[in-house]
Amino acid sequence: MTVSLKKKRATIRDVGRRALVSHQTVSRVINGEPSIAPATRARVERAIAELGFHPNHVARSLASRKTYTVGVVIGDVASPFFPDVVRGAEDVLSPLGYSLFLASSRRDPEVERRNVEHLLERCADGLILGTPRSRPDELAALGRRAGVPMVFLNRAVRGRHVASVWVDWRSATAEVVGYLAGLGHRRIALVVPSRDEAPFASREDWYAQALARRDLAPPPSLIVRERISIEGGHRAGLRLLSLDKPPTAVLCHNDTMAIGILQSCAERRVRVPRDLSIVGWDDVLYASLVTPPLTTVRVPRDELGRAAAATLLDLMAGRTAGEPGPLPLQLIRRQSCRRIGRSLERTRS
Amino acid sequence: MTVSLKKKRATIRDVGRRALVSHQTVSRVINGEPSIAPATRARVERAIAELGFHPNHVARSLASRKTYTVGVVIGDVASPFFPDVVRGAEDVLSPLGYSLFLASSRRDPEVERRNVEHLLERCADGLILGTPRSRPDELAALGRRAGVPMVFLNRAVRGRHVASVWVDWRSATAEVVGYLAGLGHRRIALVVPSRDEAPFASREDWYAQALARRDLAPPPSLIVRERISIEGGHRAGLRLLSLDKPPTAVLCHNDTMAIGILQSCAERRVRVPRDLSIVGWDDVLYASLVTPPLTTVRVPRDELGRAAAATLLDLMAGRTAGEPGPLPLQLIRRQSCRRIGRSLERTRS
DNA sequence: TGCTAGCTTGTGACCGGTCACAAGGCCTCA
DNA sequence: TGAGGCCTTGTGACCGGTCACAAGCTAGCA
Repeated sequence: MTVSLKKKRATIRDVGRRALVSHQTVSRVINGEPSIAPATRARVERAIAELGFHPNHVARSLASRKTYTVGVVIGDVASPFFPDVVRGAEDVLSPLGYSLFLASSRRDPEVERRNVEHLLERCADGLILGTPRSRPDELAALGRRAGVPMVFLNRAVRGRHVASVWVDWRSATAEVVGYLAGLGHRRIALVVPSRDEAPFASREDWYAQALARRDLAPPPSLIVRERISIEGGHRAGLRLLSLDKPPTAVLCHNDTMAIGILQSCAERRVRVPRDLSIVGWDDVLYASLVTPPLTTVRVPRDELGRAAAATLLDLMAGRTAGEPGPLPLQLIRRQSCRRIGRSLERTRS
Repeated sequence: MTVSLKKKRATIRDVGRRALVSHQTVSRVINGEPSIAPATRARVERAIAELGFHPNHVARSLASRKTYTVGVVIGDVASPFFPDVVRGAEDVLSPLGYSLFLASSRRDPEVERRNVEHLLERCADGLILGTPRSRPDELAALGRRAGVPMVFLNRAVRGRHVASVWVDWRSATAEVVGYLAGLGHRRIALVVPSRDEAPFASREDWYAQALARRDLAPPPSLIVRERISIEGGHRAGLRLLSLDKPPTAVLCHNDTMAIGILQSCAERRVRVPRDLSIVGWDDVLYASLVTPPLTTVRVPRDELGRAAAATLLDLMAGRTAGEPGPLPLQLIRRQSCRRIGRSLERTRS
């Protein structure tokens, strides 16, 4: 059984008729324009209440060419990372009347591109793009053609109507390496996403630079690429632990992978942090919940979302965005790292 | 410096002019209507490509009175629960061309209501409401007035154009109680949200019923109300552990609170599961990551989102929704529960 | 008294699609 | 030869707001 259910709602003309004014006057009242006689305003407001009138946002958008909508494209709604970013963005945007269109790309560049086009067709006023897999400049071109500004998360792009918001990956990487070196570690491994998952990551460079500065240039075997997942981390861990000279410390792309490594250690009876120090990245909720609690780098995700929103707001207002500097990260020392022990030091020979 | 950036995009009339056809023919082509001469279609498609034309979704929405938009109101985007539900819903909806408007209510009934009204003004075709704090029938009334169907998550509402999707809380509660009783537990506590956070919860009744069926009617002191958070769980745990006759098992509203209890146990040197068995709820990611891994009840969140979306689709199509039965839950036995020990049994006297 | 200014309100086009309907061309069949 | 039908295309109103501009009214001032 199908039932038609679209009732027609009252329009400004209906309200106008009832209040004996023109539709334009009604429009003025709902937009809070000052130049309305108090008596008129009262009449209109009564009519609005009586009819249960609510302005039609779609019509308004069409006429005013402004939708008060921001599109957000992220890899996965249900990751432990993005929702916080979205929340931050929403905190800034929603009090200003903006709504968020959410699209997740399942980490697929093709889907990502379609999502962007889709959001553009829907006339989003601006887009926030969470670390896309596609080439950022390609997406930026789409936005530019449509005249819609975009803000990228942790991606290098520039140009008119495009900006990006950064997290200070470089300094934090240096800090972590310094921290581990200070604990006596010499063989510090790096676990990063496989190329197709993070085609533009420069984390590796910074890691290499930081190590080079201390004459700790890493053998290639200490850099492992894996999928971004617990299982990926697990595989990476097994690989590292099977090395002739296993590392004494690992720096992970993120906490999720770090937890995979933790699991591989448990399997192989490698004690953390006694036999292996592990540093995660992001400081997601569960980083502090596992055993041992993960030493990690806190990424201010809410803040990242807020910064992205603020930057986008600038761009949308036609201001050339004062791109904020990279957001500072913070090394959170918990219990997955430790000064290197004698026995381990020996194997370094 | 402000730069105007709104370029005007090509419209169907522009395309029509270029292809020497009327705008209506262009409209037919972009909608894939069959009754178009191949030659005409080709001409139009070429014009579309040359002009880089993309249809304006807003205009289309206004004219067709259909926005292909579903509003989703949830308590918190960044909770470990809702994002999975959203993903499930998106999986169903997005291939059909729907976009999701996301609004989080910060668990505030007032915000919730405003969000709903806002989404209604934006002419969402339907709404999915994540376990609202406000009275569901009040929200339902808003939807009904606007002629927009709604699906509630885990809330009892009914009526035309309103449905809800359930998770089989009752059976699962009975199962958990049975499981714990089977392990010899007699003093089984319940930790639930404070009234203002979950004003309609009937979990408590089912718990009481399940216990009553086994002559294990709980003393009131074993039912603790607290905020839904790790800290809330922590407080609840401390309170339970300070009792003259502390429980030997606890059933928690969700994993988050269970983890708080776990922490309170660590503080008080109460060993889990030896001294206290704990059952969580939801089976969020970190439930399996803590020590000991939490025995919990798996709530199929993706599935819940998909079911909500499917039901909403029915409603939007004007079909009276075949409300799916409650989704089955699954008790996941990990390591936070254990057969009651002698010493504990004795204190039961 | 007449002119200008300011305040308030109204008129009709417009945003970019869809919808209902009409109409031209061609074929079939009586 | 003409009526009817199918296929294809065009016309103009319409969705419900906003925008630019005009116009009525009252007050102020020379």
